[in-house]
Amino acid sequence: MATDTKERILDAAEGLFADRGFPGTSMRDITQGADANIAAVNYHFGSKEALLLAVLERRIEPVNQARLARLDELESSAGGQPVPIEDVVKAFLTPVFETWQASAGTAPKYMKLLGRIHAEVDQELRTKFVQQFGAVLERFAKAFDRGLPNLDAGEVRWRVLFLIGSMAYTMTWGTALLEMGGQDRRDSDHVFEALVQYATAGMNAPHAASVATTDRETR
Amino acid sequence: MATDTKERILDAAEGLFADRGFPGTSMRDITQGADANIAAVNYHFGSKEALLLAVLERRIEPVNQARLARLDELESSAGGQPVPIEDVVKAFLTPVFETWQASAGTAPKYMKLLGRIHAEVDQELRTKFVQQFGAVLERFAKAFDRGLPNLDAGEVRWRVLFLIGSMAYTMTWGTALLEMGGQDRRDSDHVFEALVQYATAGMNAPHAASVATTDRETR
DNA sequence: GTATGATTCAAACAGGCGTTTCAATAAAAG
DNA sequence: CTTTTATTGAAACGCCTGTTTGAATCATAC
Repeated sequence: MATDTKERILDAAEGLFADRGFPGTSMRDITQGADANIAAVNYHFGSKEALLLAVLERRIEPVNQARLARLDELESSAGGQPVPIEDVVKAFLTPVFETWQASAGTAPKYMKLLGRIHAEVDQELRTKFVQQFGAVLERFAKAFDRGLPNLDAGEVRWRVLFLIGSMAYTMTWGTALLEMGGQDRRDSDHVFEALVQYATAGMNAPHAASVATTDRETR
Repeated sequence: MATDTKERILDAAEGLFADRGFPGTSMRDITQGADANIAAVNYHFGSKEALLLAVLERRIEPVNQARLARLDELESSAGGQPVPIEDVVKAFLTPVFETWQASAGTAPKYMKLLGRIHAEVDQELRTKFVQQFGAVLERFAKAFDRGLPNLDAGEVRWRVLFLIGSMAYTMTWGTALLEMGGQDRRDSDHVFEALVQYATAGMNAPHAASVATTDRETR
């Protein structure tokens, strides 16, 4: 029951940060939601900002390591050959969706939060997040590079940006769309397949430069 | 010089909301950045929240109307035939990127803000935003439906979600990536082409159901 | 000119913020 | 049991929040 308070605070903060954002959530909201005293956050974590980092680290690290592990396995079993684009896309997306589905309770909240972090958070805080994420990004960008020899590195990195955008946006709003459950919303397994399909096709798209500049003077 | 204050407040608020988010920006930040008195916002707009709505409406409305106008033109000149997917994608994305490029000064800030709005903002405020946006979404979803007869409506709407995600994420972080200007970042024209290329391929991807469920038991 | 309305200004409002303090309690160690 | 350490509790800290007030200033109309 002792350090249990820490966990309760992390859970409450995760949900509240996801719903209202970081500046929009107060310490009193958090401690009240966790059945803890107002001073508990500063005692256990040091500050509100340190609490956010703790909330993120609890979940991000496993996801990123699972991503890298999957990519490692793909590359070693490919034996020097480029890994198929769809497999790289899946290696990147699967760990996130597994987390989404794993726990029916708090995980969706975390997904919303993760999506939020991509768009919110002030610069220096985001920098810490990017540093952790940056290494993963580079590994995947290089794997895409190898499988897309027609594209230069800059183009590939923009496409990775688009992929992350689709993923983050789906995390943030896909939960809401699934919950309002229109008859054709499908389950999260279907969303995963749809996103993989979409992103793989996008990654494999022909080079823009060969199509561009001619039909754009309409601007 | 009179209502000039209103414009200065809108400009300052646009930039600050984009950089720090809505709850993260204070009235004193805004009025100080606009060389106005603290009471000016409440005098001219009524409240902080009403100011945010005014900031959004100033820009969103023209963009959405440009989108619909382009789609109208495409559909009427297609004479009953489905509009090509790439053209629909361009009709959706072009107005946004034109705004991005139009004014070198404040427009990028607005792009960041627009991206932010997609991820941030509490529920009831976002509802107002979605109501304006919802009609545009439905028009475009139907245009995609006609051009993608192999896909059912649910699948298409998920893909539209992915498209919006890429766009919003690019708005939020593309500016920063372009500004840090690595040698292979290219200009915003190139980003537009790359995104069109990526999204068109994603939209045209084969139906997920035909590929799925067999190679997913790895979960 | 005076009078009327719109705008700006400095100051204060009540209330919420993150954090700190220090005594009270619980848990663990000797 | 006594002593030490970890955790909780209630209260207060100073600061910042969005908003309101009422007088001062400006522009315009008569």
